[in-house]
Amino acid sequence: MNSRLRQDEIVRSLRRAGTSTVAELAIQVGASRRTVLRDIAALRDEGFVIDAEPGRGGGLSLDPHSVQTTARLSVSEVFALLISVASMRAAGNLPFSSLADSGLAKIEKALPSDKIRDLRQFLDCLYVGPLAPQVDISDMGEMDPALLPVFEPAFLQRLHLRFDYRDAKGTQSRRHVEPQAMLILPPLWYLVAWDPSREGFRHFRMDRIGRPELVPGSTFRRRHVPFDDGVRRVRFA
Amino acid sequence: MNSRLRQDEIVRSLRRAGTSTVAELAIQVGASRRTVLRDIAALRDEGFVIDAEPGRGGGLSLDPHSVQTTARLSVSEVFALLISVASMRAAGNLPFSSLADSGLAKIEKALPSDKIRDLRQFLDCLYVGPLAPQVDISDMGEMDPALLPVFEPAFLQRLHLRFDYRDAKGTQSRRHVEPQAMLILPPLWYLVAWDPSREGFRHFRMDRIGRPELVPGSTFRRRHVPFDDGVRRVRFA
DNA sequence: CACAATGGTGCCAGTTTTTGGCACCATTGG
DNA sequence: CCAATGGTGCCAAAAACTGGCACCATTGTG
Repeated sequence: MNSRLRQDEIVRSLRRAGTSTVAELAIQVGASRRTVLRDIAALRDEGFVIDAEPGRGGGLSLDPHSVQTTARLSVSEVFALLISVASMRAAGNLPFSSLADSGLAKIEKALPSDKIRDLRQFLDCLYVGPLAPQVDISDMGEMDPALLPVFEPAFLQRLHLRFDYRDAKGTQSRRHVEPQAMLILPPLWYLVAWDPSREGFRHFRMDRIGRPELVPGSTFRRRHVPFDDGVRRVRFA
Repeated sequence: MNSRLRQDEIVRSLRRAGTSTVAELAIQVGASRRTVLRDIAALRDEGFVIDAEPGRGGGLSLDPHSVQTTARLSVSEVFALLISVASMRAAGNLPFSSLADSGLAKIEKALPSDKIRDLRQFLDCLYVGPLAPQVDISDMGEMDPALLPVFEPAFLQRLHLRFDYRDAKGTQSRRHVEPQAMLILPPLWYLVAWDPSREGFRHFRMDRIGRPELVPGSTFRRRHVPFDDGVRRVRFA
């Protein structure tokens, strides 16, 4: 078995099992304990976050947000991605555009050095004009990329969410809501959520949300989200 | 020397030299003829298109557009890229968005299957509103992704370009120009070029350009491109 | 045609890298 | 103290890679 394939297998096993011991992994991938430990070290080098509890009852566990994926892209595809992200950025300071940038930076770094030079030289000839955002972005704050790991499980497992919110007038409050949808009206993002205490839907600007936390064990049902502001909206596909 | 590094070196050599023999490559990368042949076979397996002319005066040549790159991306980065591309698409039918999609499809395919399910489920909660394009796109044609391989060398080597052009009134003409810049005013792209016969700059909508061809051996100098329409423009970085 | 230059394949021995086993250490819970 | 766990260093065995060689097919040139 190729060492690369074995490492992928280890990642899959850890994701499935949640937590596992080195000895178990060794049996599953058909390699020795020593080799699995070497592979774990290699995966950590590549950015996978693998926690280890020593001692009786311990084991390994993988942070699912550190899972990485490899893909082989043609130069044209890289170029197209660069254009998309740059054009988005021209619309303003968008949430997650810095994350997209870091992804692209990794992709670029993997290109042969002379191809990067070509690409850069080509990009020098490009000028991107602005997209017109639907809203005034003069008071737009930066959205924290760290919100993503909190919001994703909220949507996937339908968990209640608590967070601080600062409204347009600047008043602070602590909210407790059922997240139902995300509405992206570039460059602004809104959390569309049902507020049980107010028995109604509320929109929250993502950049005004602070200190979000999941409320464990508090599932709710999906509701039909009303959009009543007349804006044409594209379902994300 | 690592076999991966050696293969990269071979790709670089082939890109530099245009065409080369196995014996030459062997000397350049400091390996034997046999090993270079093995590496060539490996590169072909990975999707690199390497033509071989047997016989006296023959040699190897690499199709530069088959150059691919692998990058390891975190799931969050993939997510951010998906958002960027989808938001762009919400602005209309953009040139190259299909290329970006195909790149993303590859990336998604490389994700562990359960992670894809998560991601898809999360995306189901997202609604993307439209960006407002600066121009009327009612008569917008599709831009041919195959144009890219022609335009890239035109900019990199500063070669004259010939193409058919259909102007706003529908009149066809064959143009011969010096490409100076690309202006992206989403969702439209313009080629900004110096027209020697008219001694002036002209803007060409990319989706109205047909049958472009390079004029070999016809270099020109870069000119200062005037932008006189008062639109804020972002230099691509 | 003969020949030289080129890509390509099969084989095998030498070299390098990877792997597995072992001993051992640190930590943790019983 | 003991058993179970992650982690490291070392070394020999196993596997993979490499280089040399013989050889084949194709192509252009004398």
